Amino acid sequence: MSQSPKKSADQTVPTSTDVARLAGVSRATVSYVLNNTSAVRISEPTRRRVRAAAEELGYVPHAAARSLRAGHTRMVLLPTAHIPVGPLYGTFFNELHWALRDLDYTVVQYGSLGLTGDEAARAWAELRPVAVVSLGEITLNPRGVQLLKRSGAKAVVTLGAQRVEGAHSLVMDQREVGIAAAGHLLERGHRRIGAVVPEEPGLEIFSKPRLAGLRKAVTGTGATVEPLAMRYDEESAAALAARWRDLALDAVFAYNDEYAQLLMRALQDAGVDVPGHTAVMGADNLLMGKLLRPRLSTVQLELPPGQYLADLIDRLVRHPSEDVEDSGLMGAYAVPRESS
Amino acid sequence: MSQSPKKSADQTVPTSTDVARLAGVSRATVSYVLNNTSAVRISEPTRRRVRAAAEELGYVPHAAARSLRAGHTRMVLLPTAHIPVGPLYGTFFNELHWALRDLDYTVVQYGSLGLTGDEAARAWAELRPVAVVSLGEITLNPRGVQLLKRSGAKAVVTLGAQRVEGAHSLVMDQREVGIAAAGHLLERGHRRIGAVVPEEPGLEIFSKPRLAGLRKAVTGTGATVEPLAMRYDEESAAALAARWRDLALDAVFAYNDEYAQLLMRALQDAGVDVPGHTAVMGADNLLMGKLLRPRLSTVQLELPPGQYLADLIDRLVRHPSEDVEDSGLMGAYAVPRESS
DNA sequence: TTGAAAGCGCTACCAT
DNA sequence: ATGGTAGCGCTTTCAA
Repeated sequence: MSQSPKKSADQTVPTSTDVARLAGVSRATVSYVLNNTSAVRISEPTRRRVRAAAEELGYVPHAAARSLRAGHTRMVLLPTAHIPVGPLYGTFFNELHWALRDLDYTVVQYGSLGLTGDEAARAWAELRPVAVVSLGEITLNPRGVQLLKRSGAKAVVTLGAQRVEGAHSLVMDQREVGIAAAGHLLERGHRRIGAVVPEEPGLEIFSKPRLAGLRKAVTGTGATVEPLAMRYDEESAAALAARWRDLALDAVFAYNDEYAQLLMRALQDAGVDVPGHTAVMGADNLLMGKLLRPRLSTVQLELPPGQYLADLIDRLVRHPSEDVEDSGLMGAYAVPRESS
Repeated sequence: MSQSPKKSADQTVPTSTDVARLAGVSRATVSYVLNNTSAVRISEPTRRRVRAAAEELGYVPHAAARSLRAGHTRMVLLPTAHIPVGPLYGTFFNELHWALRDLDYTVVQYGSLGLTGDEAARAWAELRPVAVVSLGEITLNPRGVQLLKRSGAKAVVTLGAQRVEGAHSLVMDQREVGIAAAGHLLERGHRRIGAVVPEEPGLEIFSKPRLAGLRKAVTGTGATVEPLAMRYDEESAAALAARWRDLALDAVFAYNDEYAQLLMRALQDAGVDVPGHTAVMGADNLLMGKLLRPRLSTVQLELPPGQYLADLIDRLVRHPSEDVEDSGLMGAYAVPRESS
């Protein structure tokens, strides 16, 4: 063990009372000094004494006590169930973090693995966040939104496939991905389109709307869409590739670039020519796609800048009654390369 | 705007006092009922009345008030600066989450983007977490550890390359990765080994020790290690590949599988035979590596099970004085495939 | 310029 | 079986 137990005798956490005592002032003065309260003038020597005392004791204010007194927090809660993967969401997340921090909010990610919508909403409400940004992994229902608002959340924003009653919903409709993919494949003359649907749990919220978009774009064109269950492993891909000729497809939208790479390799190993026999299309436009041979056609997604969302949240927090328009915010367009 | 402003007239958050009033009991009784306090017997009819009142008001207890009263929290803080990428860390994270939740801890990820070690430690301490698990992205120094412990953190655990004084350090020495890679490459007879060092910020904490491990393993063998700066984009990889013959290397450890894929493609496009002219080795054993041609040799990392860490934290929380051995916990071994 | 004190919401001790 | 109440740490009004 690397800790030396010699100093840890004073196991008591220093409070502003301790600082006040050491500095020889009242708790009020301590609060004034450490918060730079401008409405009150404190002499410079006193300020120094207080700061020195705080420093010496290693005083850190108690956030819970502070927000209890204040009646509200500056916490923006970002519930996460699955860690979002990929540079797209990563970048968006980071941008949002920075922007919110600039606006003086405390950003907290709260793991909500395996909670139902109601349990999750309750757990979040206990923390009394001033805003909640749900990325659509968790099913936040109208009742949950109501609960959060009643618990003091000024802004409840959902980013996801569907609008949620009561919340401010930024609709990032993953169907756009399917629509963009279908548009491209149809344009290239493909008619029997397969659609990979990952079997891994947690991906339905992406895969289902992507498939739905594909179907929607295809209606009335005479083309067909065939869902193809597949896991993200070689065996599953090989099994799918083995029955490829029976499927009689001339194109496949592989859910995303990673599944596309996996399937394309399996198809090639099974002697299926890409794109001669079957076109393959991914999504997310990972760098990887350009490195494959043939180069992978994909769908590029565009998320709103994190700054935009941060500003929206800030506006909602300050003027909760304000009418802010919901809007469809995710763009998706095909990036044709060699595989289709 | 999708919210109807009709019901939001009562903007007041219900407290246990409101529940008590509605149920016609005291706040104490409300507390007893809602917390199932076993030390006190409450009649069944009363319980029902209280629960009904809580339900009707949409009462949610105030976590801050509760922990203020209790004098401690059950919060485990996981600071995050960069979102950890890759399935390895993702799985580890999820496991840890589940295990801690099972032990009745509240897991909170706290974004600490761009904070210095001292600022970060202070910000964390304000939340009075009972435990802090730093994944080594942030430089937590001994002073910070001290601050956290003084603020009531029973367990401060760091997972990273180096031990931190005062904290319980699980050393996950990334040098092992370099050592494993070098071992394999030397065994195959390579002598002039390149080492890709990503130029992207935030990766130094991995890349530096990996390089150091490579160097360490090579000392005394007569082989040499040549650092090669590279960004994760095609231009940078192509530029590196263009001067490949001048470098006169017979092997390269490419930091990880993704950089390896990128570089290998660039080398092939530049007419460099892999592995004939130059062996390429990645790390992290992504599925992708098996799909490349030649199949990518890599280094497999092994992290401790999340359950292990959760149990460790729980033990430290309950018996802070307990002597728990620090231990090197990351395993790394070469997975030879065709590219080397 | 500084201090005394109320009170945020909650739980747990002590009465009744 | 239930209620009264002190007090966790903090900020802020009001008084001095």
